[in-house]
Amino acid sequence: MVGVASDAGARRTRPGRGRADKAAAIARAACEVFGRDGYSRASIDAIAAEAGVSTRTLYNHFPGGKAELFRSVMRWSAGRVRDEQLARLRRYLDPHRPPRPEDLERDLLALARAWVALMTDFRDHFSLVRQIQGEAGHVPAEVLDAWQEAGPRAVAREMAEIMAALADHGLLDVHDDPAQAASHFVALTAAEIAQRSYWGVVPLPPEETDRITAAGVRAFLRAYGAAH
Amino acid sequence: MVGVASDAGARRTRPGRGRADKAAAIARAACEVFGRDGYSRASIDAIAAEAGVSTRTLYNHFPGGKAELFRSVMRWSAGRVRDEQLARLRRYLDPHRPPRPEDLERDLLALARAWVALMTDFRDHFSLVRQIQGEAGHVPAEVLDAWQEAGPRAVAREMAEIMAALADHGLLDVHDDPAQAASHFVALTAAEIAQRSYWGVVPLPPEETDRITAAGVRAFLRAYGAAH
DNA sequence: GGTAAACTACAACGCACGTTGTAATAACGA
DNA sequence: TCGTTATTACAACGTGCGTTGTAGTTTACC
Repeated sequence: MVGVASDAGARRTRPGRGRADKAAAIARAACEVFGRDGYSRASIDAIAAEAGVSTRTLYNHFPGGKAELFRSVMRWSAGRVRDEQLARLRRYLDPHRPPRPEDLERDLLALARAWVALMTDFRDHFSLVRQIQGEAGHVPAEVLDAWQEAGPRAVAREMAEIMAALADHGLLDVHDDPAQAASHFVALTAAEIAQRSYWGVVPLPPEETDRITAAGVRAFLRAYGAAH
Repeated sequence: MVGVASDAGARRTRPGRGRADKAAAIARAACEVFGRDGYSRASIDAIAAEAGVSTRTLYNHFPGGKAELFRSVMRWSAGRVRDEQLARLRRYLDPHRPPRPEDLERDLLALARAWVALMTDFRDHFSLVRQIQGEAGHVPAEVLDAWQEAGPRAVAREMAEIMAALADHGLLDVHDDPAQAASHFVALTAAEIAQRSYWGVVPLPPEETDRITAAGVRAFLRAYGAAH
């Protein structure tokens, strides 16, 4: 169970010559290796090899060593995915242009599908999230809080605003708690998939994710659809 | 392979003299240390010290070493908590004696509260679950599947049966999918708490968990309450 | 009290890994 | 072309840890 199968010659394309290129390559590689193996099992050598740099260069770019590298990668990955999450949110549910009532379910379903697709599109990130949850007791509380604030909470706030907007337009009844409605939307559409697929590591059959997502959206609309 | 006696005779001071006592003490200690530190960071010395035995005794009881110990503890802890989960399920929603309609929300709320209380009552187990999710890529697939089958899936099946029974008695409308209804019940009442509290590691204020749980039950009843 | 099993302390081996220093080499700007 | 900087290969150190062997001690039981 302990074996790490990634062979060492796995340097893909050479990072460019600039400093920034190396730093980005290291961050991407660290995200992948930390996500796959976890903090303790991930070795600096494996990360450097995956990034195509020497271990010495890695230490030159991240003088704090392994611990600081992990924290940097947490911030880097959280920001990247948060931006993409916010983009998808606004693409499918623009708070300034609410859908027609007969299109609400269609748009919510599209959003839910785009949401669960994130787990495969950013597999490395969500693997890292999984590892962060296991590592929570060993990460300083303020680092953990900063990560939540820069990632999950920012997304939750935006989604709550959209729920409130939909309620203002009479499309939903959020029962005076748009944040709770947003949380329930994510729980109904993504929680089961995340749990059963280990956050995208063991992908479910597409028809299964479609079924679960659609059932989640229908349940959400029964719970939060506007009374008529 | 050495099994772990499933008796619950927990000696609180020192492990007793019998073989079974030692094995149980080691399993309990391993559950705690693996859950706190994760597989890689957890050391055999720390587990042995926590159990109050020598490392040599640990290896005598678990000849497979660290990897086999982890797998044994997965099975042991999953079975223990599954039994408690099933007990609470039946205590609050006996499928043979459905509640009166006016008591349904009260009973569902009591069940939901008992459900989230599991996370603090069995903190070590759920910490271990968190670590298993991070370790999923390094645990043989059949071990992972056996664990799911002995724990989460067994509970999900039982809850689905209860949902079906409530539907048969006209208390719920499960929309032809009692398993999905059960999954949604858990998602609505426990998912947000599990995520925000890191599976019980960083406990939320009690009033916050109460609020979330109650809102989840109300949303569930709006989505799955019998039409009237 | 005696015997067998269980248990403990202790040492030792080997390996993997984080980290640092150093000297040589390649890239880039003036 | 020269000098500066980034990068590399390589060695080395220390440490922590999984695992095993051994010899002595305790416990259980007849």
